[in-house]
Amino acid sequence: MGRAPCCDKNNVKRGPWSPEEDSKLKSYIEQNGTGGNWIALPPKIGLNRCGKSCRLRWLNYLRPNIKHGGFSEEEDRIICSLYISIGSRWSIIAAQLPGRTDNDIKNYWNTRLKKKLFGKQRQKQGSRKGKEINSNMVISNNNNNNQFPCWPELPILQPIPYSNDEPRFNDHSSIRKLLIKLGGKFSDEDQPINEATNPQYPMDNSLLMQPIYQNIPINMISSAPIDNVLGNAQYNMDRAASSFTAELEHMIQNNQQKLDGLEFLYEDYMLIDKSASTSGGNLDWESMNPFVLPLPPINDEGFQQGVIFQENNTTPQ
DNA sequence: AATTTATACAACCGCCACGCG
DNA sequence: ACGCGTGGCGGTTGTATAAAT
Repeated sequence: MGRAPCCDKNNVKRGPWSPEEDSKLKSYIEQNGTGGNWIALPPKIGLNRCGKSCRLRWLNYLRPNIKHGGFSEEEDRIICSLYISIGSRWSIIAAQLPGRTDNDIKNYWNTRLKKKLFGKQRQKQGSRKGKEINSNMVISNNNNNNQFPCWPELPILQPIPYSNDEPRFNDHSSIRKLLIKLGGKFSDEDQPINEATNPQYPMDNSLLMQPIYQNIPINMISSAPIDNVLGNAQYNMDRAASSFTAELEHMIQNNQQKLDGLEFLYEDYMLIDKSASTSGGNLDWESMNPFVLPLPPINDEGFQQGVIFQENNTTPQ
C-alpha cells in the first residue's frame, strides 16, 4: 500500500489556470502569505486545486518580479557555464539568475539552449560511444591523497560584467568553491571538504573518501552535501552525473572531437589563449576547452584508471 | 485549405529530504 | 528512533501555437 496522495486527484481541478484562479491565489498570498502550508491553502482561498499546484503556480508564474522569455546572452552564458559545471541543478542555476525560475531555465535549456549548443555538432562519435562514463570529474593519483576525484580545470575566463551586486558566479572562485563543496578538488592543493577540514560539513565520508575510485565506474562517485548558501540541500554525485546529457558526456570524453556550435559559448568569454583560433577554421575541442583532458584507456567494464590530470595545469587559487 | 510536424512552455508526477510530533 | 506530512526538486508529459508540407 502506497502512501496517501497529498490531495484527491479526482476531485481537484487540473490543467491550465484561469485568470480568476490566478487572481484569487495572488491576492490571497499577497495579503496573507502562504501560512507555511501549501496543502492547507486552497480550501482557505476557495480554490479547488492541489496545494502543490498552487505552490508551483505561485513560484513559477504569479510571484512578483518573475521574468519570462527574452533570455539574454549573458544569461545564456551563465546557464551554459553552470550546466557544464554542475549539471541539471536547475534550482541552483536559477538562484544565480534573478527573476528566473528553475522551471523556466529547464524549459529554456531543453528547448533552445541545448539545440543552440549541440545542434551543429557532428554526428561522428569516437570509439568510446556508448560508454556511460562521467567525465566531469577526473582522477589524479599524482598526489598525496591517493585516489581522489578532481574536477577538470575551468576555462580561463574574463570576468563577466554584472549590473548589480547580487551574488553571482562571476568568476572561477565561486564555481571552484561550489564544485569543491560538491565533493572534489581541482588539484593537490585543494583540501576536499570533510569533517576534518570543516566541521560545518558533516558529509558522508564513507561515500566521499573511499579510496576505491580506481575500481568503480566514474559515474558512481558520490559527493558531499552542498552548503547552506545554496539551499541547505544535499546532493550526491550520482545524481549529478546521471543528469548530464549524453551529448555533453560524449563530447567531453572524446578529446579529438571537434565541436561545431560551441564557439558562441567561448568566444564571448574571450578565452585568453586565442592562438588556436587564428586559422579561421574550427578549433580542436582539446585546444579550445580545458575541460577536455586526455583520457586513459577505458576497459571493457567501463572503468577508468590512471593519471588524467595534466601536470601543466595552472595551480588553482 | 487541410494536415502533419516542430516548438515552446505550463503543469504534473514521483521521489527524496527535512521537520515535527 | 520512527512515521507522517510537507516542501522542494528534476524529469516528463500535455497542450497550444507556429511552421512546414
